[in-house]
Amino acid sequence: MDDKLPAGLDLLWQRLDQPEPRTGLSLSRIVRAAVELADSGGLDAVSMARVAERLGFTTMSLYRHVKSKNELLLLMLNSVAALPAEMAEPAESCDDWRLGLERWCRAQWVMLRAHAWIVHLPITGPPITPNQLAWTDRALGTLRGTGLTESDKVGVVLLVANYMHTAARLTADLGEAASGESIAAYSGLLGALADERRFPALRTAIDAGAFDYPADTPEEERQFDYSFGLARILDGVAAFMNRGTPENERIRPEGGATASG
Amino acid sequence: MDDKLPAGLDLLWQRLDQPEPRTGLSLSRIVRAAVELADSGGLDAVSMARVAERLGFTTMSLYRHVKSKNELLLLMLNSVAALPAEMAEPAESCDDWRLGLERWCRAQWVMLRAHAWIVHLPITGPPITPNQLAWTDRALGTLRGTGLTESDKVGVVLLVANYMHTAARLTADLGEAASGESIAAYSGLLGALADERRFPALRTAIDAGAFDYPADTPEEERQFDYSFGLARILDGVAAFMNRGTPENERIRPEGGATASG
DNA sequence: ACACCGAGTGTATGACATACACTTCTGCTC
DNA sequence: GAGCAGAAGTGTATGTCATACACTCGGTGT
Repeated sequence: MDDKLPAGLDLLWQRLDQPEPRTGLSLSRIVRAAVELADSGGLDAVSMARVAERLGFTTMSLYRHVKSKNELLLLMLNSVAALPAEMAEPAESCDDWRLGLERWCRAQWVMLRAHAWIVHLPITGPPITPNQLAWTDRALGTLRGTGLTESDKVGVVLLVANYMHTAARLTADLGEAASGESIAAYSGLLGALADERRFPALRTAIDAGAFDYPADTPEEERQFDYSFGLARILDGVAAFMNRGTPENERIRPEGGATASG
Repeated sequence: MDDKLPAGLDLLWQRLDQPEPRTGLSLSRIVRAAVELADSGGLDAVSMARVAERLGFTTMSLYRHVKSKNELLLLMLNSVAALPAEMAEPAESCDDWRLGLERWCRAQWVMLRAHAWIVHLPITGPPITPNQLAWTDRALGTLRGTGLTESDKVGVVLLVANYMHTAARLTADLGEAASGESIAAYSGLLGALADERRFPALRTAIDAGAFDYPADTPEEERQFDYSFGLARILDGVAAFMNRGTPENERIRPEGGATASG
Protein backbone atom coordinates (compact mmCIF):
# COMPACT_ATOMS: atom_id res chain seq x y z
CA MET A 1 0.00 0.00 0.00
CA ASP A 2 2.49 2.53 1.18
CA ASP A 3 4.73 0.94 -1.35
CA LYS A 4 2.66 1.88 -4.34
CA LEU A 5 3.05 5.31 -5.70
CA PRO A 6 5.11 7.47 -3.42
CA ALA A 7 7.52 4.59 -3.01
CA GLY A 8 10.79 6.06 -1.98
CA LEU A 9 10.39 9.21 -3.94
CA ASP A 10 12.54 10.94 -1.43
CA LEU A 11 15.25 8.52 -2.34
CA LEU A 12 14.83 9.02 -6.01
CA TRP A 13 14.65 12.73 -5.98
CA GLN A 14 16.80 13.75 -3.08
CA ARG A 15 19.15 11.22 -1.63
CA LEU A 16 20.08 10.09 -5.08
CA ASP A 17 22.98 12.39 -5.73
CA GLN A 18 24.51 12.45 -2.33
CA PRO A 19 28.28 12.09 -2.00
CA GLU A 20 29.50 8.54 -2.05
CA PRO A 21 31.40 7.36 1.01
CA ARG A 22 34.91 6.14 0.47
CA THR A 23 34.17 2.81 2.10
CA GLY A 24 31.27 0.63 3.04
CA LEU A 25 27.87 0.41 1.48
CA SER A 26 26.11 3.13 -0.40
CA LEU A 27 22.91 3.48 -2.32
CA SER A 28 24.64 3.77 -5.65
CA ARG A 29 26.85 0.78 -5.01
CA ILE A 30 23.84 -1.29 -4.14
CA VAL A 31 21.97 -0.22 -7.22
CA ARG A 32 24.98 -0.82 -9.41
CA ALA A 33 25.45 -4.32 -8.08
CA ALA A 34 21.79 -5.11 -8.56
CA VAL A 35 21.86 -3.83 -12.12
CA GLU A 36 24.90 -5.94 -12.87
CA LEU A 37 23.13 -9.00 -11.57
CA ALA A 38 20.06 -8.27 -13.63
CA ASP A 39 22.07 -7.57 -16.75
CA SER A 40 23.82 -10.88 -16.58
CA GLY A 41 21.21 -13.16 -15.07
CA GLY A 42 17.87 -11.48 -15.53
CA LEU A 43 15.54 -10.19 -12.87
CA ASP A 44 15.40 -13.54 -11.13
CA ALA A 45 19.06 -13.22 -10.33
CA VAL A 46 18.35 -10.14 -8.25
CA SER A 47 17.72 -11.16 -4.68
CA MET A 48 18.62 -9.14 -1.65
CA ALA A 49 20.92 -11.94 -0.59
CA ARG A 50 22.80 -12.03 -3.86
CA VAL A 51 23.16 -8.29 -4.11
CA ALA A 52 24.56 -8.16 -0.61
CA GLU A 53 26.87 -11.07 -1.21
CA ARG A 54 28.28 -9.48 -4.32
CA LEU A 55 29.17 -6.44 -2.25
CA GLY A 56 30.57 -8.45 0.63
CA PHE A 57 27.91 -7.50 3.15
CA THR A 58 25.05 -9.28 4.79
CA THR A 59 21.59 -9.35 3.36
CA MET A 60 20.09 -7.13 5.96
CA SER A 61 22.67 -4.42 5.56
CA LEU A 62 20.92 -3.38 2.35
CA TYR A 63 17.87 -2.32 4.28
CA ARG A 64 19.85 0.48 5.83
CA HIS A 65 19.85 2.11 2.42
CA VAL A 66 16.73 0.84 0.76
CA LYS A 67 13.26 0.53 2.17
CA SER A 68 12.24 -2.58 0.30
CA LYS A 69 13.15 -4.66 -2.67
CA ASN A 70 10.51 -2.88 -4.67
CA GLU A 71 12.24 0.36 -4.03
CA LEU A 72 15.51 -1.14 -5.15
CA LEU A 73 13.88 -2.19 -8.41
CA LEU A 74 12.63 1.33 -8.93
CA LEU A 75 16.09 2.67 -8.31
CA MET A 76 17.53 0.18 -10.75
CA LEU A 77 15.12 1.29 -13.39
CA ASN A 78 15.90 4.91 -12.84
CA SER A 79 19.61 4.36 -12.90
CA VAL A 80 19.49 2.47 -16.13
CA ALA A 81 17.10 4.88 -17.78
CA ALA A 82 19.52 7.77 -17.99
CA LEU A 83 19.07 9.82 -21.11
CA PRO A 84 21.69 9.24 -23.77
CA ALA A 85 24.03 12.11 -24.52
CA GLU A 86 22.27 13.19 -27.69
CA MET A 87 19.10 13.82 -25.73
CA ALA A 88 20.52 15.47 -22.68
CA GLU A 89 19.52 18.92 -23.87
CA PRO A 90 15.84 19.71 -23.36
CA ALA A 91 15.30 22.10 -26.24
CA GLU A 92 16.88 20.74 -29.35
CA SER A 93 15.58 22.40 -32.44
CA CYS A 94 14.00 19.96 -34.81
CA ASP A 95 10.76 20.76 -36.46
CA ASP A 96 10.23 17.38 -38.06
CA TRP A 97 8.24 15.70 -35.35
CA ARG A 98 8.32 12.36 -37.10
CA LEU A 99 12.05 12.27 -37.36
CA GLY A 100 12.28 13.38 -33.77
CA LEU A 101 10.00 10.65 -32.53
CA GLU A 102 11.83 8.05 -34.56
CA ARG A 103 15.08 9.11 -33.04
CA TRP A 104 13.52 8.97 -29.63
CA CYS A 105 12.30 5.47 -30.32
CA ARG A 106 15.67 4.33 -31.51
CA ALA A 107 17.22 5.61 -28.32
CA GLN A 108 14.56 3.88 -26.23
CA TRP A 109 15.21 0.72 -28.13
CA VAL A 110 18.90 0.84 -27.40
CA MET A 111 18.21 1.31 -23.73
CA LEU A 112 15.56 -1.38 -23.51
CA ARG A 113 17.69 -3.87 -25.38
CA ALA A 114 20.74 -3.10 -23.29
CA HIS A 115 18.82 -4.06 -20.16
CA ALA A 116 16.28 -6.60 -21.24
CA TRP A 117 15.04 -7.08 -17.69
CA ILE A 118 13.39 -3.66 -17.72
CA VAL A 119 10.37 -5.01 -19.54
CA HIS A 120 9.83 -7.66 -16.90
CA LEU A 121 9.87 -5.36 -13.93
CA PRO A 122 6.82 -5.91 -11.76
CA ILE A 123 6.50 -2.17 -11.49
CA THR A 124 2.99 -1.02 -11.85
CA GLY A 125 1.68 2.40 -12.55
CA PRO A 126 2.84 5.35 -14.56
CA PRO A 127 6.43 6.56 -14.82
CA ILE A 128 7.58 8.61 -11.89
CA THR A 129 11.34 8.42 -11.54
CA PRO A 130 13.40 11.41 -12.64
CA ASN A 131 14.88 9.74 -15.66
CA GLN A 132 11.56 8.37 -16.77
CA LEU A 133 10.13 11.84 -16.64
CA ALA A 134 13.09 13.06 -18.63
CA TRP A 135 12.31 10.61 -21.41
CA THR A 136 8.69 11.64 -21.36
CA ASP A 137 9.70 15.25 -21.57
CA ARG A 138 11.88 14.66 -24.59
CA ALA A 139 9.13 12.78 -26.35
CA LEU A 140 6.66 15.55 -25.68
CA GLY A 141 9.27 17.99 -26.91
CA THR A 142 9.37 16.40 -30.32
CA LEU A 143 5.73 17.32 -30.78
CA ARG A 144 6.31 20.95 -29.99
CA GLY A 145 5.56 22.37 -33.37
CA THR A 146 2.67 20.18 -34.32
CA GLY A 147 -0.25 22.16 -33.06
CA LEU A 148 -1.65 19.20 -31.20
CA THR A 149 -3.32 19.93 -27.90
CA GLU A 150 -1.25 19.00 -24.89
CA SER A 151 -3.71 16.28 -24.16
CA ASP A 152 -3.27 14.74 -27.58
CA LYS A 153 0.46 15.03 -27.31
CA VAL A 154 0.32 13.01 -24.14
CA GLY A 155 -1.86 10.47 -25.91
CA VAL A 156 0.59 10.14 -28.75
CA VAL A 157 3.59 9.84 -26.47
CA LEU A 158 1.84 7.22 -24.39
CA LEU A 159 0.99 5.30 -27.51
CA VAL A 160 4.49 5.36 -28.90
CA ALA A 161 6.23 4.70 -25.62
CA ASN A 162 4.02 1.76 -24.84
CA TYR A 163 4.59 0.38 -28.28
CA MET A 164 8.33 0.44 -27.84
CA HIS A 165 7.99 -1.21 -24.49
CA THR A 166 5.86 -3.97 -25.94
CA ALA A 167 8.19 -4.46 -28.85
CA ALA A 168 11.15 -4.78 -26.54
CA ARG A 169 9.27 -7.22 -24.41
CA LEU A 170 8.43 -9.34 -27.38
CA THR A 171 12.03 -9.37 -28.45
CA ALA A 172 13.22 -10.24 -24.99
CA ASP A 173 10.75 -13.08 -24.76
CA LEU A 174 11.68 -14.47 -28.13
CA GLY A 175 15.35 -14.24 -27.43
CA GLU A 176 15.13 -15.87 -24.06
CA ALA A 177 14.34 -19.45 -24.88
CA ALA A 178 16.79 -20.38 -27.57
CA SER A 179 18.11 -17.20 -29.19
CA GLY A 180 16.46 -17.18 -32.57
CA GLU A 181 15.82 -20.84 -32.79
CA SER A 182 12.69 -20.36 -30.74
CA ILE A 183 10.93 -18.62 -33.58
CA ALA A 184 11.42 -21.61 -35.79
CA ALA A 185 10.18 -23.75 -32.94
CA TYR A 186 7.16 -21.56 -32.51
CA SER A 187 6.41 -21.59 -36.16
CA GLY A 188 6.63 -25.37 -36.25
CA LEU A 189 4.47 -25.72 -33.19
CA LEU A 190 1.87 -23.43 -34.66
CA GLY A 191 1.90 -25.42 -37.84
CA ALA A 192 1.22 -28.56 -35.90
CA LEU A 193 -1.52 -27.09 -33.76
CA ALA A 194 -3.48 -24.84 -36.03
CA ASP A 195 -6.35 -26.82 -37.33
CA GLU A 196 -7.75 -25.83 -40.70
CA ARG A 197 -11.33 -26.11 -39.49
CA ARG A 198 -11.12 -24.15 -36.32
CA PHE A 199 -8.56 -21.60 -37.40
CA PRO A 200 -8.79 -21.07 -41.12
CA ALA A 201 -7.28 -17.61 -41.21
CA LEU A 202 -4.43 -18.66 -38.99
CA ARG A 203 -3.81 -21.70 -41.12
CA THR A 204 -3.57 -19.57 -44.22
CA ALA A 205 -1.10 -17.24 -42.59
CA ILE A 206 1.04 -20.10 -41.38
CA ASP A 207 1.08 -21.79 -44.75
CA ALA A 208 2.09 -18.53 -46.35
CA GLY A 209 5.09 -18.48 -44.04
CA ALA A 210 3.98 -15.35 -42.24
CA PHE A 211 5.44 -16.64 -39.01
CA ASP A 212 8.79 -17.61 -40.46
CA TYR A 213 11.78 -15.57 -41.23
CA PRO A 214 12.89 -15.68 -44.80
CA ALA A 215 15.36 -18.54 -44.93
CA ASP A 216 18.22 -16.24 -45.74
CA THR A 217 17.81 -13.98 -42.73
CA PRO A 218 21.15 -13.85 -40.96
CA GLU A 219 21.11 -15.04 -37.39
CA GLU A 220 21.74 -11.69 -35.77
CA GLU A 221 18.80 -10.08 -37.52
CA ARG A 222 16.37 -12.67 -36.29
CA GLN A 223 14.73 -10.49 -33.78
CA PHE A 224 11.47 -8.66 -33.74
CA ASP A 225 11.57 -5.65 -36.01
CA TYR A 226 9.71 -2.79 -34.44
CA SER A 227 9.75 -0.62 -37.52
CA PHE A 228 6.62 -2.00 -39.16
CA GLY A 229 4.40 -1.25 -36.21
CA LEU A 230 6.04 2.06 -35.51
CA ALA A 231 5.58 3.19 -39.10
CA ARG A 232 1.86 2.37 -38.90
CA ILE A 233 1.49 4.24 -35.66
CA LEU A 234 3.30 7.30 -36.91
CA ASP A 235 1.27 7.24 -40.11
CA GLY A 236 -1.82 7.25 -37.96
CA VAL A 237 -0.55 10.14 -35.93
CA ALA A 238 0.24 12.02 -39.11
CA ALA A 239 -3.27 11.43 -40.36
CA PHE A 240 -4.59 12.76 -37.09
CA MET A 241 -2.54 15.92 -37.43
CA ASN A 242 -3.74 16.36 -40.99
CA ARG A 243 -7.39 16.02 -40.20
CA GLY A 244 -9.20 19.05 -41.48
CA THR A 245 -6.43 19.80 -43.92
CA PRO A 246 -7.63 19.60 -47.52
CA GLU A 247 -6.53 16.37 -49.15
CA ASN A 248 -4.13 17.82 -51.65
CA GLU A 249 -2.24 19.89 -49.11
CA ARG A 250 -1.48 17.01 -46.83
CA ILE A 251 1.90 15.71 -46.02
CA ARG A 252 1.97 12.22 -47.39
CA PRO A 253 2.25 9.37 -44.94
CA GLU A 254 5.26 7.21 -45.47
CA GLY A 255 3.54 3.97 -46.37
CA GLY A 256 6.96 2.47 -46.08
CA ALA A 257 8.64 -0.87 -46.39
CA THR A 258 6.98 -4.06 -45.23
CA ALA A 259 8.33 -6.07 -42.38
CA SER A 260 7.01 -8.29 -39.68
CA GLY A 261 8.04 -10.93 -37.21
CA MET B 1 13.77 -24.76 -19.74
CA ASP B 2 11.44 -27.62 -20.34
CA ASP B 3 8.86 -25.31 -18.93
CA LYS B 4 9.16 -22.69 -21.59
CA LEU B 5 7.40 -23.31 -24.79
CA PRO B 6 5.97 -26.82 -24.94
CA ALA B 7 4.78 -26.39 -21.38
CA GLY B 8 1.97 -28.83 -20.90
CA LEU B 9 0.69 -28.56 -24.39
CA ASP B 10 -0.63 -32.05 -24.08
CA LEU B 11 -2.75 -30.83 -21.24
CA LEU B 12 -4.00 -27.86 -23.11
CA TRP B 13 -4.82 -29.63 -26.30
CA GLN B 14 -5.80 -33.07 -25.22
CA ARG B 15 -6.58 -33.69 -21.61
CA LEU B 16 -8.50 -30.49 -21.52
CA ASP B 17 -11.90 -31.76 -22.46
CA GLN B 18 -11.89 -35.03 -20.64
CA PRO B 19 -14.92 -36.09 -18.64
CA GLU B 20 -15.08 -34.66 -15.18
CA PRO B 21 -15.18 -37.14 -12.32
CA ARG B 22 -18.15 -36.96 -10.02
CA THR B 23 -15.96 -36.61 -6.97
CA GLY B 24 -12.43 -35.64 -6.05
CA LEU B 25 -10.07 -33.36 -7.84
CA SER B 26 -10.03 -32.62 -11.51
CA LEU B 27 -8.12 -30.37 -13.80
CA SER B 28 -11.07 -28.14 -14.52
CA ARG B 29 -11.97 -27.78 -10.86
CA ILE B 30 -8.43 -26.75 -10.07
CA VAL B 31 -8.35 -24.22 -12.84
CA ARG B 32 -11.71 -22.84 -11.85
CA ALA B 33 -10.66 -22.40 -8.26
CA ALA B 34 -7.47 -20.70 -9.30
CA VAL B 35 -9.32 -18.32 -11.59
CA GLU B 36 -11.73 -17.44 -8.82
CA LEU B 37 -8.84 -16.64 -6.54
CA ALA B 38 -7.20 -14.48 -9.17
CA ASP B 39 -10.43 -12.69 -10.00
CA SER B 40 -11.01 -11.69 -6.45
CA GLY B 41 -7.52 -11.22 -5.09
CA GLY B 42 -5.24 -10.79 -8.06
CA LEU B 43 -2.45 -13.04 -9.17
CA ASP B 44 -0.74 -12.86 -5.81
CA ALA B 45 -3.69 -14.62 -4.27
CA VAL B 46 -3.01 -17.67 -6.39
CA SER B 47 -0.72 -20.01 -4.54
CA MET B 48 -0.80 -23.76 -4.79
CA ALA B 49 -1.63 -23.89 -1.12
CA ARG B 50 -4.58 -21.58 -1.40
CA VAL B 51 -6.00 -23.25 -4.47
CA ALA B 52 -5.84 -26.62 -2.77
CA GLU B 53 -7.32 -25.29 0.43
CA ARG B 54 -10.25 -23.81 -1.43
CA LEU B 55 -10.96 -27.23 -2.88
CA GLY B 56 -10.49 -29.04 0.42
CA PHE B 57 -7.37 -30.95 -0.58
CA THR B 58 -3.73 -30.76 0.28
CA THR B 59 -1.30 -28.64 -1.60
CA MET B 60 0.51 -31.54 -3.18
CA SER B 61 -2.61 -33.13 -4.52
CA LEU B 62 -2.66 -30.50 -7.24
CA TYR B 63 0.51 -31.84 -8.71
CA ARG B 64 -1.31 -35.00 -9.71
CA HIS B 65 -3.13 -32.91 -12.27
CA VAL B 66 -0.76 -30.11 -13.09
CA LYS B 67 2.92 -30.28 -13.76
CA SER B 68 3.85 -26.96 -12.24
CA LYS B 69 2.38 -23.69 -11.20
CA ASN B 70 3.40 -22.21 -14.47
CA GLU B 71 1.30 -24.73 -16.25
CA LEU B 72 -1.61 -23.87 -14.03
CA LEU B 73 -1.25 -20.24 -14.98
CA LEU B 74 -1.28 -21.18 -18.63
CA LEU B 75 -4.41 -23.19 -18.11
CA MET B 76 -6.02 -20.31 -16.28
CA LEU B 77 -5.27 -18.02 -19.15
CA ASN B 78 -6.66 -20.41 -21.66
CA SER B 79 -9.79 -21.03 -19.68
CA VAL B 80 -10.53 -17.37 -19.30
CA ALA B 81 -9.74 -16.53 -22.89
CA ALA B 82 -12.67 -18.33 -24.40
CA LEU B 83 -14.10 -16.58 -27.41
CA PRO B 84 -17.33 -14.74 -26.78
CA ALA B 85 -20.41 -16.07 -28.49
CA GLU B 86 -20.46 -13.48 -31.25
CA MET B 87 -17.04 -14.64 -32.38
CA ALA B 88 -17.46 -18.35 -32.12
CA GLU B 89 -17.93 -18.76 -35.85
CA PRO B 90 -14.69 -18.64 -37.83
CA ALA B 91 -16.01 -17.19 -41.08
CA GLU B 92 -18.27 -14.31 -40.36
CA SER B 93 -18.89 -12.24 -43.42
CA CYS B 94 -17.89 -8.66 -42.86
CA ASP B 95 -15.91 -6.81 -45.46
CA ASP B 96 -15.26 -3.74 -43.39
CA TRP B 97 -11.97 -4.71 -41.85
CA ARG B 98 -11.91 -1.67 -39.64
CA LEU B 99 -15.26 -2.35 -38.09
CA GLY B 100 -14.27 -5.97 -37.68
CA LEU B 101 -11.07 -5.10 -35.89
CA GLU B 102 -12.82 -2.61 -33.68
CA ARG B 103 -15.32 -5.22 -32.67
CA TRP B 104 -12.53 -7.63 -31.99
CA CYS B 105 -10.82 -5.06 -29.82
CA ARG B 106 -13.97 -4.37 -27.88
CA ALA B 107 -14.34 -8.06 -27.18
CA GLN B 108 -10.73 -8.31 -26.09
CA TRP B 109 -11.24 -5.36 -23.86
CA VAL B 110 -14.20 -6.97 -22.16
CA MET B 111 -12.22 -10.10 -21.53
CA LEU B 112 -9.11 -8.33 -20.32
CA ARG B 113 -11.09 -6.12 -18.01
CA ALA B 114 -13.10 -9.00 -16.62
CA HIS B 115 -9.88 -10.68 -15.52
CA ALA B 116 -7.47 -7.93 -14.82
CA TRP B 117 -4.79 -10.35 -13.68
CA ILE B 118 -4.24 -11.56 -17.24
CA VAL B 119 -2.02 -8.64 -18.01
CA HIS B 120 0.23 -9.44 -15.08
CA LEU B 121 0.82 -13.06 -15.94
CA PRO B 122 4.52 -13.83 -15.96
CA ILE B 123 3.97 -15.79 -19.13
CA THR B 124 6.59 -15.13 -21.67
CA GLY B 125 6.56 -15.85 -25.33
CA PRO B 126 3.95 -15.87 -28.03
CA PRO B 127 0.40 -17.12 -27.66
CA ILE B 128 0.06 -20.85 -27.85
CA THR B 129 -3.05 -22.01 -26.04
CA PRO B 130 -6.09 -23.04 -28.08
CA ASN B 131 -8.16 -20.08 -27.13
CA GLN B 132 -5.36 -17.65 -27.76
CA LEU B 133 -4.96 -19.06 -31.22
CA ALA B 134 -8.68 -18.71 -31.72
CA TRP B 135 -8.49 -15.01 -30.96
CA THR B 136 -5.57 -14.63 -33.31
CA ASP B 137 -7.49 -16.45 -35.99
CA ARG B 138 -10.46 -14.17 -35.67
CA ALA B 139 -8.30 -11.10 -35.85
CA LEU B 140 -6.58 -12.36 -38.96
CA GLY B 141 -9.99 -13.17 -40.37
CA THR B 142 -11.10 -9.54 -40.20
CA LEU B 143 -8.30 -8.70 -42.64
CA ARG B 144 -9.43 -11.25 -45.18
CA GLY B 145 -10.54 -8.89 -47.89
CA THR B 146 -7.83 -6.30 -47.55
CA GLY B 147 -5.25 -7.58 -49.98
CA LEU B 148 -2.51 -7.36 -47.41
CA THR B 149 0.12 -10.07 -47.54
CA GLU B 150 -0.22 -12.67 -44.84
CA SER B 151 2.93 -11.37 -43.32
CA ASP B 152 1.54 -7.88 -43.07
CA LYS B 153 -1.71 -9.19 -41.65
CA VAL B 154 0.26 -10.83 -38.88
CA GLY B 155 2.09 -7.60 -38.32
CA VAL B 156 -1.13 -5.67 -38.02
CA VAL B 157 -2.74 -8.20 -35.71
CA LEU B 158 0.31 -8.24 -33.50
CA LEU B 159 0.27 -4.48 -33.36
CA VAL B 160 -3.38 -4.23 -32.45
CA ALA B 161 -3.39 -7.12 -30.01
CA ASN B 162 -0.38 -5.81 -28.19
CA TYR B 163 -1.93 -2.39 -28.01
CA MET B 164 -5.04 -3.74 -26.36
CA HIS B 165 -2.93 -5.67 -23.92
CA THR B 166 -0.95 -2.60 -23.00
CA ALA B 167 -4.07 -0.51 -22.66
CA ALA B 168 -5.62 -3.06 -20.35
CA ARG B 169 -2.47 -3.19 -18.32
CA LEU B 170 -2.42 0.53 -17.95
CA THR B 171 -6.00 0.55 -16.82
CA ALA B 172 -5.39 -2.25 -14.37
CA ASP B 173 -2.41 -0.47 -12.92
CA LEU B 174 -4.23 2.80 -12.56
CA GLY B 175 -7.23 1.18 -10.98
CA GLU B 176 -5.24 -0.83 -8.52
CA ALA B 177 -3.98 1.72 -6.10
CA ALA B 178 -6.98 3.82 -5.28
CA SER B 179 -9.61 3.29 -7.94
CA GLY B 180 -9.59 6.50 -9.89
CA GLU B 181 -8.23 8.63 -7.15
CA SER B 182 -4.74 7.50 -8.12
CA ILE B 183 -4.85 9.50 -11.31
CA ALA B 184 -5.42 12.64 -9.39
CA ALA B 185 -2.63 11.60 -7.08
CA TYR B 186 -0.36 10.98 -10.02
CA SER B 187 -1.21 14.24 -11.59
CA GLY B 188 -0.50 16.05 -8.36
CA LEU B 189 2.75 14.23 -7.87
CA LEU B 190 3.84 15.07 -11.37
CA GLY B 191 3.01 18.65 -10.81
CA ALA B 192 5.19 18.72 -7.76
CA LEU B 193 8.10 16.92 -9.36
CA ALA B 194 8.30 18.24 -12.85
CA ASP B 195 10.80 21.01 -12.83
CA GLU B 196 10.37 23.74 -15.42
CA ARG B 197 14.08 23.77 -16.22
CA ARG B 198 14.70 20.12 -16.67
CA PHE B 199 11.36 19.15 -18.15
CA PRO B 200 9.91 22.09 -20.00
CA ALA B 201 7.65 20.13 -22.35
CA LEU B 202 6.34 18.03 -19.51
CA ARG B 203 5.72 21.12 -17.44
CA THR B 204 3.69 22.64 -20.24
CA ALA B 205 1.59 19.50 -20.60
CA ILE B 206 0.93 19.32 -16.89
CA ASP B 207 -0.03 22.94 -16.65
CA ALA B 208 -2.42 22.46 -19.54
CA GLY B 209 -4.09 19.72 -17.53
CA ALA B 210 -3.18 16.99 -20.00
CA PHE B 211 -2.79 14.53 -17.16
CA ASP B 212 -6.07 15.37 -15.50
CA TYR B 213 -9.52 14.24 -16.24
CA PRO B 214 -11.96 17.00 -16.94
CA ALA B 215 -13.46 17.79 -13.59
CA ASP B 216 -16.88 16.66 -14.65
CA THR B 217 -15.84 13.14 -15.64
CA PRO B 218 -18.06 10.73 -13.75
CA GLU B 219 -16.23 8.32 -11.50
CA GLU B 220 -16.96 5.21 -13.49
CA GLU B 221 -15.51 6.65 -16.66
CA ARG B 222 -12.25 7.51 -15.03
CA GLN B 223 -10.28 4.81 -16.67
CA PHE B 224 -7.88 4.77 -19.51
CA ASP B 225 -9.67 5.21 -22.81
CA TYR B 226 -8.11 3.00 -25.42
CA SER B 227 -9.97 4.53 -28.33
CA PHE B 228 -7.58 7.37 -29.04
CA GLY B 229 -4.62 5.10 -29.53
CA LEU B 230 -6.61 2.51 -31.38
CA ALA B 231 -7.97 5.07 -33.80
CA ARG B 232 -4.44 6.25 -34.57
CA ILE B 233 -3.26 2.73 -35.15
CA LEU B 234 -6.13 1.87 -37.42
CA ASP B 235 -5.65 5.10 -39.33
CA GLY B 236 -2.06 4.07 -39.84
CA VAL B 237 -3.10 0.65 -41.02
CA ALA B 238 -5.57 2.21 -43.40
CA ALA B 239 -2.86 4.45 -44.80
CA PHE B 240 -0.72 1.40 -45.29
CA MET B 241 -3.44 -0.34 -47.23
CA ASN B 242 -3.96 2.73 -49.34
CA ARG B 243 -0.34 3.17 -50.30
CA GLY B 244 -0.07 3.23 -54.04
CA THR B 245 -3.70 4.22 -54.40
CA PRO B 246 -4.08 7.66 -55.98
CA GLU B 247 -4.92 10.28 -53.39
CA ASN B 248 -8.39 11.11 -54.54
CA GLU B 249 -9.53 7.49 -54.59
CA ARG B 250 -8.50 6.75 -51.05
CA ILE B 251 -10.79 5.87 -48.29
CA ARG B 252 -10.51 8.67 -45.81
CA PRO B 253 -9.01 7.91 -42.42
CA GLU B 254 -11.28 8.64 -39.55
CA GLY B 255 -9.35 11.36 -37.81
CA GLY B 256 -11.86 10.98 -35.05
CA ALA B 257 -12.59 12.37 -31.65
CA THR B 258 -9.88 13.30 -29.24
CA ALA B 259 -9.35 11.52 -25.99
CA SER B 260 -6.56 10.66 -23.66
CA GLY B 261 -5.77 9.61 -20.16
C1' DA C 1 -5.89 -63.90 -2.57
C1' DC C 2 -2.70 -60.83 -4.44
C1' DA C 3 -0.27 -57.58 -7.02
C1' DC C 4 -0.57 -53.26 -8.89
C1' DC C 5 -1.83 -48.55 -9.75
C1' DG C 6 -3.64 -44.11 -9.34
C1' DA C 7 -5.16 -40.57 -6.19
C1' DG C 8 -4.25 -38.09 -2.43
C1' DT C 9 -1.06 -37.18 1.83
C1' DG C 10 2.87 -35.67 4.84
C1' DT C 11 7.06 -34.26 5.54
C1' DA C 12 11.11 -31.88 4.12
C1' DT C 13 14.03 -28.58 1.58
C1' DG C 14 15.69 -24.45 -0.04
C1' DA C 15 14.79 -19.84 -1.77
C1' DC C 16 12.97 -15.71 -0.61
C1' DA C 17 11.66 -10.92 1.75
C1' DT C 18 11.79 -8.88 5.82
C1' DA C 19 11.00 -7.88 11.16
C1' DC C 20 13.59 -6.99 15.24
C1' DA C 21 17.02 -6.92 18.53
C1' DC C 22 21.77 -6.72 18.79
C1' DT C 23 26.81 -5.08 18.36
C1' DT C 24 30.32 -2.21 16.77
C1' DC C 25 32.19 1.76 14.99
C1' DT C 26 32.50 6.94 14.36
C1' DG C 27 32.59 11.32 15.49
C1' DC C 28 31.01 14.99 18.71
C1' DT C 29 30.85 17.39 23.02
C1' DC C 30 32.63 18.37 27.46
C1' DG D 1 41.07 12.24 26.64
C1' DA D 2 35.92 10.41 28.61
C1' DG D 3 31.60 9.57 27.55
C1' DC D 4 27.92 9.08 24.63
C1' DA D 5 24.60 9.19 20.62
C1' DG D 6 23.49 7.73 16.51
C1' DA D 7 24.67 5.41 12.30
C1' DA D 8 26.21 1.23 10.07
C1' DG D 9 26.22 -3.39 9.79
C1' DT D 10 24.98 -8.22 11.79
C1' DG D 11 22.39 -12.47 13.26
C1' DT D 12 18.63 -14.78 14.11
C1' DA D 13 13.92 -15.77 13.31
C1' DT D 14 9.42 -15.93 10.90
C1' DG D 15 6.32 -16.77 7.32
C1' DT D 16 5.44 -17.72 2.51
C1' DC D 17 6.38 -20.00 -1.42
C1' DA D 18 7.12 -23.99 -5.03
C1' DT D 19 8.17 -28.41 -5.21
C1' DA D 20 10.83 -33.15 -4.45
C1' DC D 21 10.05 -37.63 -2.60
C1' DA D 22 8.43 -41.33 -0.07
C1' DC D 23 4.25 -42.80 1.82
C1' DT D 24 -0.70 -44.78 2.37
C1' DC D 25 -4.69 -45.90 0.98
C1' DG D 26 -8.74 -47.89 -1.77
C1' DG D 27 -9.94 -49.88 -5.47
C1' DT D 28 -9.55 -53.31 -9.87
C1' DG D 29 -7.90 -56.93 -12.76
C1' DT D 30 -6.03 -61.55 -12.49
